[in-house]
Amino acid sequence: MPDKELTVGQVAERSGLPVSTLHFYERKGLIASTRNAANHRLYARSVLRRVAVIKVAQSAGVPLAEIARALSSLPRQAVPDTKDWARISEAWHDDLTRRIQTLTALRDKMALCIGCGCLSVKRCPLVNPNDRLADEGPGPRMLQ
Amino acid sequence: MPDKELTVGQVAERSGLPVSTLHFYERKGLIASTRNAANHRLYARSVLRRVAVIKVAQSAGVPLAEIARALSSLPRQAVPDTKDWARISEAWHDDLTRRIQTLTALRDKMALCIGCGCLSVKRCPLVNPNDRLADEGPGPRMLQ
DNA sequence: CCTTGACCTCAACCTTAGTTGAGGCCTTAC
DNA sequence: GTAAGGCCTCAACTAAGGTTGAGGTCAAGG
Repeated sequence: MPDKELTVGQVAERSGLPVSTLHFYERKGLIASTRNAANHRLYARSVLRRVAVIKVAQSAGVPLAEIARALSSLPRQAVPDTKDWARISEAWHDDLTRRIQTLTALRDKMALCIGCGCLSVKRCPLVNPNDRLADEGPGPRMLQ
Repeated sequence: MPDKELTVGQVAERSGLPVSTLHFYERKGLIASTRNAANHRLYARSVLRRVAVIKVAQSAGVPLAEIARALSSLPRQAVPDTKDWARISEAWHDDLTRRIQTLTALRDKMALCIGCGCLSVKRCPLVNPNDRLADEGPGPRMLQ
């Protein structure tokens, strides 16, 4: 019976998430359920993919609020198709690319700057990226 | 007067951090001060480099507890030298390299898996690297 | 004298991402 | 007929990284 809905325990087992987290995600609007006669949650099987996407996005550092926003753009009734997922994926991919670039630049400058002890010197590219404060006296200026 | 100690307000202005954050860092053991007759904090000028390193490490994703641990390995009395900073920098550099690798792999798989709609709990390498659950439900298959 | 500004402490509050526990309701098994 | 297991709600708690506010001290300026 491939169309059968899943209980919260089954989704927990399948997804590897605790039941408490599924409840939490539901409160946050990331997933949705219907209820049976006993007021127990019932999930469409498609919730498994949704949860998978949530986990992937989270491990990529996307905050739950943004994941919720992206997921809310999916069709509420029909099963989302390739194009729906691709649209979401692209945004996160670009975001991830930017963060990777930032971290890479940071890493390379860190080796240069903390490692050599120059951090806090006027000319340090990490501490004073634009060299714009050079004549405002000694001392470090903040990153960013 | 290059040896003069700094007040918390001066450190705040120089570092761009609010006074409340400097107090917080002191409670967490990341920085230290002496007190004057009026019980006001006095910081050695070297606190500016320390704060700069904290900011850099934080922007690299190092948690405060680990920053505190690393900083506590610095000489308590003397001004830290190049070798002291290099030792700390290397550990964070390696950590950063690992996280960049993880994020890059994630990004590339994400393009493949969410984007094409294949994110299947059963088969997707992102979601289920060990292929340990059977899922007979309908849905797109991996293209690869 | 009195106000202003910079500083002090301590406690409470905030956000994100959950976890834990108390107290209850159904359904199934012995 | 009662115990166990799975589910329910709601409130409180956790951890990190701070922020905010109340109430108080101290030195300088008008």
